[in-house]
Amino acid sequence: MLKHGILGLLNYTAMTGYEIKEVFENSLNYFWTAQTSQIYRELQALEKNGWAESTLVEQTGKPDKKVFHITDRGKEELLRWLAYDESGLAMRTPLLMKVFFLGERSVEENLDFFRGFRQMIATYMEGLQMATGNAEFYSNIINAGQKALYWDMTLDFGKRSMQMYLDWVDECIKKLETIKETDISG
Amino acid sequence: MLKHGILGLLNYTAMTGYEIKEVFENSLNYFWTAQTSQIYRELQALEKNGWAESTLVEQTGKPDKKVFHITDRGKEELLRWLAYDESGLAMRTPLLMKVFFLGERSVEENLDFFRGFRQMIATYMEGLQMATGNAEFYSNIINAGQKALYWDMTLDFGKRSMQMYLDWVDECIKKLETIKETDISG
DNA sequence: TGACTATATTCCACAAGTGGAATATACTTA
DNA sequence: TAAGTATATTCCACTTGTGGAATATAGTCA
Repeated sequence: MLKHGILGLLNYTAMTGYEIKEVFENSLNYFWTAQTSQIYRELQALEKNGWAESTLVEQTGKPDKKVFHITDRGKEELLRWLAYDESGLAMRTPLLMKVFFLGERSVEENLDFFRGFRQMIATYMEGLQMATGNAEFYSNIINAGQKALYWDMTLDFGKRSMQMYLDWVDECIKKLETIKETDISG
Repeated sequence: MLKHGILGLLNYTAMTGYEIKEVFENSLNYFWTAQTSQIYRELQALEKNGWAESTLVEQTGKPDKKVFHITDRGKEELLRWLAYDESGLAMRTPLLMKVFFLGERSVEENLDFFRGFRQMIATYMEGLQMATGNAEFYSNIINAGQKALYWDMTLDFGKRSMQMYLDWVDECIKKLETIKETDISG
């Protein structure tokens, strides 16, 4: 998955591992995270597969850098990957795994859990606002064409997601507060 | 993550790997998937950590089975895991990784992509209906107590998720159809 | 009787991702 | 001049998950 994400980025323009890491952090990062080591490893794999090639560029004042560019075979692979969906809805939501078992703890403790989570969503939403800004910025640099449309779709998804999370958490908190009151009066 | 999910199930009642696999398939499966081999491997790890123990039970007409039960140390670990959230919102949405790069393909092709995806959501929603039935069923068997409340929360999350997906996909399709029309007239 | 299904577990090669350390250059700032 | 920051890459041990094969028993259905 990450391999193809990187391939997609290289298809926009040639980049170093370091730059890819940065682009990740302010665009794809809110639906996919990646460690630096993982990015460099995937770049090696890309080269091994013949999907990308690198050229060493000497720099003054900075360490040498390896600029990766996509090959024709890489472009083919990118299109093949885009063509059909193998992953489907297979989502992993670590949060829900925890919620499923919260019955083992007190209502008070779980209220804290959800309140802390609510705060996290708020922080996340700020990041999304930034990503929106970045998308507009990039679409002016790269010859964006249709790209901007699809970038917007992912951002729209992010916003709807966060709103849904927020509504859900508020409902959970409401339910727990109701129970707490009943416990005191009963 | 899976390790603790299994631990949580064992905390309800002693189970075999086979049973865990089944419970997974009709309750946790819509926010976490797991291969059979993975479940058995995690059970071994649980035993190695001293969080669970197994007893071999002979059966007539069926192969012997290994029944796993949680230990005191396992219960401690479960509560520790529930106590603080290390995962946060770190979500991975393979679908979005693809959407982000759809600009490389034609609007027609992408319309197919989204329409196929829309169909998948519908199928998924049926599964959720079943999970709702299962939750009610289990809450009558196990002494459910507070548990049912949190199970409901995860189901509610699933429903809200699916509705959000559906709204989003419809919006995406609408956008693409608008572009298609513009292309023909222009 | 043969095929299929359900029960029940194990093993293996592999891919993917985590987390952190290590190395190196050069600019900035106190 | 020492410390901190930004640039840039590599390596390693480890965990997690995939996908599929292999093994074994017994009931059902045609």
